[in-house]
Amino acid sequence: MRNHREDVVDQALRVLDTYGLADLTMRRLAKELGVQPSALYHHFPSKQLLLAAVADELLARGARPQTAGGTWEERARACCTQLRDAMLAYRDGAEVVATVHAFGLGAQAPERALADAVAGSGAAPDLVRAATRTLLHLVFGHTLDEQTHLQAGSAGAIDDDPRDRSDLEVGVGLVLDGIRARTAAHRPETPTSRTP
Amino acid sequence: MRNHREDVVDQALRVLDTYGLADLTMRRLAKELGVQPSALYHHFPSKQLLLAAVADELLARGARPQTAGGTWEERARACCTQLRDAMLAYRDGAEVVATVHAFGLGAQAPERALADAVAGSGAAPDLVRAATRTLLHLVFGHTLDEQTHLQAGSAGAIDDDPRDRSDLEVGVGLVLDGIRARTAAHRPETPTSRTP
DNA sequence: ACCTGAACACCGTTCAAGT
DNA sequence: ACCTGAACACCGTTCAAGT
Repeated sequence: MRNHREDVVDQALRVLDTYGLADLTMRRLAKELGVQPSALYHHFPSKQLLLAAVADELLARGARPQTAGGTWEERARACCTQLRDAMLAYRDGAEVVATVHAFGLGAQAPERALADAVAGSGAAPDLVRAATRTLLHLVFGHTLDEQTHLQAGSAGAIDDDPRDRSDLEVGVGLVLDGIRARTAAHRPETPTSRTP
Repeated sequence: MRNHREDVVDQALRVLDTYGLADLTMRRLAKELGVQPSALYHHFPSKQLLLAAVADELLARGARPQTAGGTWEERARACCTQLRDAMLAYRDGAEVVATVHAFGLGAQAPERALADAVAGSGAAPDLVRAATRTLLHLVFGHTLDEQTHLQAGSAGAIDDDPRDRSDLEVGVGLVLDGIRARTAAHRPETPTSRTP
């Protein structure tokens, strides 16, 4: 049974969603593909890089056509919501994306989309960069929390208070307010950027 | 050689800082303690919970005496900086803390300290809670990035732009601005809080 | 190009038994 | 209270060889 790179990623996503990240092992994935574990190394040089491809595919599947209209705040919010929804759509999705991100791999596309939206504020490039990373961390962190508690809740034991989407929305709102306040203070009317 | 719980955590921190999180295994730690791997299960029911104790100890060691003075913003900033510094003080420190946090364990103390500082803004309890989590995610995420790139840089290959502390400071500033803007809009003079 | 078979050097965890 | 010894059921990765 000859597999292509895409088949491997596709099956990995299926294993992830069905059995969770802990069971997404090279050996398990190979078995599910009807192949020897060593065969996977023909497609990916390491599990780490396979996981990066899985994370990218997971995010790509959650991507909806860019809404070009609206204010920059609305577009930034839409990016964050879409990112969150994409991660929540798969079991342990947030953990996979966060892990890959921690390795310094993948997830370039969402960052670019978010950066574009934030750039619409007219803030200076340095502020755009810092704000984009802030929003990204916020979405990752909150969604990780939310998914952990969702899954822990469905598994059984939790006495902690639950996490819901409003926490993320409030957090994003705070950052957007912050950006607006800063850009308003520095250049009240000019829509183009300037480096100090 | 009879060990206590604290000896185990202490040695785990040493192994972590010397060899990294990937080499902090139960077997490796046991060997370093001159003990069989199974002996560790007398002190901790699982590696997960051992790691939680390691994360807590790591953060506790980085804790400096609370600076009571200053504005709430200064205290919040101090909390974030201290948290970052504590994680950066140990190899893979941010990854350990983030991993433990993702399991829904540990790191209660820093969250409380931060929540206290944010509460000083006079914001409503719901906003304080959301803002505290936002700041926490921000510090975790940024420090993870920073440490990954620091260590990748010292290891060799990186063509990416480096992460420095200013990104975190800007991010925290944005959130604090957002809090101030919101509380100012809702109650310009009153220092006490109110639930809607 | 894609895969097999076999091996290497590891994991976390359990459990009866020892002192 | 703290630990040993032995086992169970796994890991990721490499590499010569096959089609």
